[in-house]
Amino acid sequence: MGERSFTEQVWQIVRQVPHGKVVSYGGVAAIMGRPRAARGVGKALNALPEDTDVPWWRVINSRGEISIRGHWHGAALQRALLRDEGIEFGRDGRVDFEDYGWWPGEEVERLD
DNA sequence: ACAATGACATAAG
DNA sequence: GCTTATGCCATTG
Repeated sequence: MGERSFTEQVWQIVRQVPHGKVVSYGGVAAIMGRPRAARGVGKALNALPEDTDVPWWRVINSRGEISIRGHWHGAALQRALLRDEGIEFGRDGRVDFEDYGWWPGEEVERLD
């Protein structure tokens, strides 16, 4: 039963995001060939079970911010997990995609 | 099939 | 840079 649902595809993409990197909801959508389905990505991550192996905390919004509303501890947890992976937040509390952004095929370190 | 609901994105003021 | 408005689209009842 290889579920090919949109939700399963989102989880599959997010599983590929390496430790210490982040991707935006819209980024995941674009990777799937649906550049306008960012909200669907958020929905898919919201549906994850607690014991998931999907690194959901590596997905943030296009402005580099934690995008969990409602339960503040959800956002606090996400910040903590990202910090534990070595990600530094700017003074405005945002993550810089230039430093931590991930895209498929860019797992190799740039040596500029 | 329809209406409501969001862990979004972008444009406009 | 911040706030509001509008568009989008998968999922759920």
